Amino acid sequence: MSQLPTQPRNILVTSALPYANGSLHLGHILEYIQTDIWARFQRAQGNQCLYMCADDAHGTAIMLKAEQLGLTPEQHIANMQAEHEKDFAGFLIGVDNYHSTHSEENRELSAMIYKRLRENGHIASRTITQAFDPEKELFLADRYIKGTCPRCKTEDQYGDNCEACGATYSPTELINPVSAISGATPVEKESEHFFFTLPAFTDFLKAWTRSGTLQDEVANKLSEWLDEGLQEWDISRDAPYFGFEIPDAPGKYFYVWLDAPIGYMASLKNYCDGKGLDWQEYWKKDSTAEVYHFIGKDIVNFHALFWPSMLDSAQFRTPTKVCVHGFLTVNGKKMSKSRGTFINARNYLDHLNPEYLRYYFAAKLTAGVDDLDLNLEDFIAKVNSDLVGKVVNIASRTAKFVSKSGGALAAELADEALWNQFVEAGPRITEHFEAREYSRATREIMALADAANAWIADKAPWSLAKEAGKEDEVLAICSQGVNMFRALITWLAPVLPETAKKAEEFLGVELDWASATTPLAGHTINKFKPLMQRIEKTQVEAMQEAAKESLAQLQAEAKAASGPLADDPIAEQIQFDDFAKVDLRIALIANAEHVEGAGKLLRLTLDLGGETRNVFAGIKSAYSPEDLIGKHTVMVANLAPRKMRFGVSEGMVLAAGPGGKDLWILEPHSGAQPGMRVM
RNA sequence: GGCAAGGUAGCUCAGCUGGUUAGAGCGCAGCACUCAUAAUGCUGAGGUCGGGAGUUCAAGUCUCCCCCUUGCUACCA
Repeated sequence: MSQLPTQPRNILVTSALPYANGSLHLGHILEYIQTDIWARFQRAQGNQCLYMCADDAHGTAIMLKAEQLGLTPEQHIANMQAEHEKDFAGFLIGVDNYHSTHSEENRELSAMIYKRLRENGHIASRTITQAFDPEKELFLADRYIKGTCPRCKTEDQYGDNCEACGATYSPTELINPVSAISGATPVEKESEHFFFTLPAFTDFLKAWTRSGTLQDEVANKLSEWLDEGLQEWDISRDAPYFGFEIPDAPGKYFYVWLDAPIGYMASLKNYCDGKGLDWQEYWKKDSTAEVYHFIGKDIVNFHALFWPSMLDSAQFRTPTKVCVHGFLTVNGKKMSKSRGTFINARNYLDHLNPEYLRYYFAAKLTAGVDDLDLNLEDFIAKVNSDLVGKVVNIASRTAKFVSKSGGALAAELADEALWNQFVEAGPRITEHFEAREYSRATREIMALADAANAWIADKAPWSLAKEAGKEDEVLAICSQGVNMFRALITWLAPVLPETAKKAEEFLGVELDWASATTPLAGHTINKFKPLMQRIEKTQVEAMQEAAKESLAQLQAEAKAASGPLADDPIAEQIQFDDFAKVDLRIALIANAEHVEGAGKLLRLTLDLGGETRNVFAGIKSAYSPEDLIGKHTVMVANLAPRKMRFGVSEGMVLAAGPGGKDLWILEPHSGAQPGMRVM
């Protein structure tokens, strides 16, 4: 690390693929900013660095969500991807390609890798018993089963552990288990599943996780799994499932986590195919390229156990490093919808400059897995103080004097000792970025900014400017000021790409890492314009307000999601002619009576104003005959008569409700007469 | 419950393999400056380093116990 290769490196970086089921929030953005800074830093070193990402588009959750929205899964994930890409652009995340796991490339690669695993004897199959929703005809993962905790009797507990008492159990032990999707009581059902034989890779993983590919604390965490003994990994799901069907196994689909990491490859393949490049250069067994995955600590096992094992079996190289970060908290609390600390990417972008957050995260990011807190007051103070008050201010307070003397920078440095502080800091800053210790890099940069400001205050060029014959001295001081600013903004360019661009216009030169501490001498700069505005407290408040609103909206949607519409979505669209075929008429309930021997039926005599009909209606549990006699209602008058056990039913009355006592027949407003057509 | 990471000034964080009176930035108080986007500089007040016990000549730094926060716990993605 301290010794940078002389040859340009060939680097592939990825961020974890966001799930195509919801909007991005600031927790996602933390990772993309971390990745993007590193990728931009690498490019600034003259290395080739591709940044790949994609939407993770498969799984039961997406299938159900699409159904809820009345969309096909394909439509739903296309909408989400468009939104995600917009947010990426908003935060200046410079991905080279943004793809989807629901793509042809990924289908091919997943099938290919699966077949290689199978050829190598790393796929096993056996029959397992699983909870099944008989109404939805769907196998239920633990999280889709809820019931009463067998230990503490708390109701409405999901899956296999109780949030109230922490007990763990099998979902089948829940008291009164119901499907969280349909409300039906799950039944046990057998099904054949495919497994990846993870235990075969135990020795490989023990070595791999300790070979410098992971942070120590991450390797420690994984040794927990390794020491306990790995289990085979269930990689198949039964239809209905939104994903890729497993080769030679109709009705079986790859579990989303099998094809998700392959999505990294698929995105690269998609990119390379479009450019006439070979994606295998990065992934083949003897590749000399470097591969870095940036992920959150919650998905370590998928990336550092399952994924390298799959790659190893399928004859691909394994990642150079898996870089794990902690979670984002807001004002010291974890981002939670119920606590109102949840901030969507869009909420932020609607009110604040993305570079503020990029800087704030950079100032706090380390190579460790500690959680990172977005303290909004600290955020305002830090960004305003560091960026506007310190860094940008150096240019702002010295540029004018250079412009006054013609705009050309002095040939000589005013203070070589101070400049040397910058020269010496350069390699340290470079190392810190390379090691993902952005907070250290930022501290170094700000310490230099402090030194620069103190020096300028000490030299007081504005006083000298009032003295005759001191013009050269003033120019020398302020030229060094501009040069110091140039070095600082070059180092901050991976963090602040837009400001760096503006600084290039001001300096009249492209920022270049390698020559950041080679002073520009005699070079003419342009007029200084403000590069960055301070954060106003009102902007942050507006963002918080917006976050609350989108949260309320989300909750309203969730509520709607459990209502009648969600349980029974609106049927397929029809044309007017289709509707017109149904002849609805107002009817007077002339008589209603119990039917001997029938459990649910009432016999209704309906008067259509000249014609009467005999109709059997299954509403006995909700109405007694005397409630109905003399009332008006609506009936389907042209329904084909149906022979029933107790006679012929000549139509049907309209009623709503789930059934049982909860059933309500329709009644027209007063004035409607029997026989009138309902349109 | 088990395992992992963390708990250092009002806030956000540094403190390497244990070693003089525990550091920075912000905030706060006072002073100075007025070139700069009310920016900058100097000075100062603020901490029994989560609690307790132990090892050591010496502990924020090592060991043990306890408390608190967060994460993981394999069919949630």
